Amino acid sequence: MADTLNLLLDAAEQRIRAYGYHAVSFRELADALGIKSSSVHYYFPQKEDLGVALVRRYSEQFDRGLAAIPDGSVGQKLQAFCGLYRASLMANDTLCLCGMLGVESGGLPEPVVKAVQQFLQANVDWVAEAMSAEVALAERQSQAATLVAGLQGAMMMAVCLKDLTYFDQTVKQLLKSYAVDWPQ
Amino acid sequence: MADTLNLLLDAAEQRIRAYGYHAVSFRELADALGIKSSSVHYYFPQKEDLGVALVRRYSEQFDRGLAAIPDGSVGQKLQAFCGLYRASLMANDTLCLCGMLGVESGGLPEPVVKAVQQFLQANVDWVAEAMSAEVALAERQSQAATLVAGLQGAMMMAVCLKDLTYFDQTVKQLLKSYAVDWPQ
DNA sequence: GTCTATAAACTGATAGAC
DNA sequence: GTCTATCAGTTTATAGAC
Repeated sequence: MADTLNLLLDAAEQRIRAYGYHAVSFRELADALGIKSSSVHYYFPQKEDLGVALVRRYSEQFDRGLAAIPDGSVGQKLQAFCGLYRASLMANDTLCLCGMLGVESGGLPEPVVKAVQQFLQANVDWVAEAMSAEVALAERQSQAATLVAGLQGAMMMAVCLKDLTYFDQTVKQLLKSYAVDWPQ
Repeated sequence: MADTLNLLLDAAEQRIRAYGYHAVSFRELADALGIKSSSVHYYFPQKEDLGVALVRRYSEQFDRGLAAIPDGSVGQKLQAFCGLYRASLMANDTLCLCGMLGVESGGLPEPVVKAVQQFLQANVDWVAEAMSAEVALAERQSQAATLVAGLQGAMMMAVCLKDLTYFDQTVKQLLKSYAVDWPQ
């Protein structure tokens, strides 16, 4: 029997990724689980506690995905990286949690913003690290930021225009210079 | 003396681009103008009317920017296109209105979503049109979608990470294959 | 056009019983 | 851990006076 805390995180993640942070309420999460909103406050005293827990769990899951990527060529590693984004999008037709919260960051509690920034920066760093050491560090970071930004933007386009093929088309373009095919 | 309607649109656009649709209320807009929220309802009976008016005005302003781009090489035109995004970002350190609303589209009224989709699609179409006719249409559209997605994602990264240089770095990478320099 | 006044619903949050 | 009950504040929205 799954515990309430994880069911709560699941319901919150799904809804926030679809509608945004401010469009999701404690009452609605409680209703989804058949409990009362005061019980949600038992797990997350403040809404920002829920937000931080959500980003942390999401980041840890993403980290496990990154850790599972086998060694290989630069192209193969970036291909696998994009595959993690793809799986996240296709699982429920919603954005990256941190893409949504990143966009809304101007109106979010500081602890949530900090956690989102860490996720994005860690993404850029991982990609820059995966790139060939023959390229200068600054250029690698610039290319890494472009890949992450492209993936986030592609998710937005695919979801908003309700055509998931936008995502694959964009990834194919983004990976063009790394000598790998897409779809995988 | 500027009319109330435009001051209202200005206040709403600035706040929605910074905080998101659901984080901005009629009362707060009224306060910003020193009027009452019922007066805001005089101009926009429902919130979705405000949303639609906002996206329309934003799209028209963007269209005027596109129309002002002089004829030139593919690279020069795409450079100018990216310049429009850059100007929008730098004017007040906020996202594209339609990037914000595109991300939140799952929780927005249908008429607002439709208007946002039109903006994004028009962007992709303009870029695809600006590209060399020597490239096949499908490939041009794919490259155009990648440029728009990259710009939108770059704005998110720049705003969330509070480092606007992310934007210029990404644009530089995106324009690399079009034989133009960035910054302009 | 802007106001006062108000409605009904919803928000995040708390106190305290079981 | 979940509940009932409640709070104060907010939301979108309307009716009607000026």
